[in-house]
Amino acid sequence: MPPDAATPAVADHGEMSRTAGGWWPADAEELQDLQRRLGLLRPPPWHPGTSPHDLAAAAVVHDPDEGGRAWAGAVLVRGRRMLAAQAVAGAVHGPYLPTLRSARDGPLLVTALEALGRRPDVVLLAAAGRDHPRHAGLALHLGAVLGLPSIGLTDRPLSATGPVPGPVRGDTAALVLDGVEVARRVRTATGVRPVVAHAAWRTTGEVAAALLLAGTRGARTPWPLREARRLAREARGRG
DNA sequence: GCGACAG
DNA sequence: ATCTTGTCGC
Repeated sequence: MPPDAATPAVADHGEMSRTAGGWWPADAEELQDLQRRLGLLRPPPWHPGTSPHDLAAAAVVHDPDEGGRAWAGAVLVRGRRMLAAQAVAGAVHGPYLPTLRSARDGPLLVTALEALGRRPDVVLLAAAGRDHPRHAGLALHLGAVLGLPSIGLTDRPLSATGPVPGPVRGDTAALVLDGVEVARRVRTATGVRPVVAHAAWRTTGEVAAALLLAGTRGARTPWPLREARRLAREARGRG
């Protein structure tokens, strides 16, 4: 990605300053503090324009039998077109800890996204955004560090609560945390279990839901994310 | 008893 | 995440 990827745009949107652990502190206390500060930022909202936007999706898979190795796949798409695809291998440090996933997967996801060579308009990750105890899940964290609008997708909410949407593709229902909408349950296909579209860096639940539906025709989850995950698994298979 | 805070 | 088992649709 561009040179400024190393100088996160977070700094432009508040009193953010990097901690001793950088943007991906390994120390839990330090990461929690960073999450609290990220969660308070209110960067200008981004909306996909009428012109076609480039979306990047990235996913990471881990070594089945521990080992600390991991692989990440990333794709850059515009509409139904695939513009770029990359897979990278790397080492992962700590174990997975609920609410602290960014410490483990953030750096490798950034590496994969930067390998695409071009900056997208928005980033999609299988992760939570503002639906997080400290309002800064991995999707928001990564978007802030990269200075790119981001959205997240998960099977279920992390901390937010709300009703189930109607049964038809396109039906949505707000998920609220601390009185504000942080995500939306979205029926991406008629008759299937809804997914959760997460507002993250510079995005709303509405935008997250719209982008998710746009990348989802027939399947329950958006094809760019499935493709990114496939690339990561493929790379793992090669060693 | 297990999980109930993403993967 | 990954694995297993169960269900559903083509």
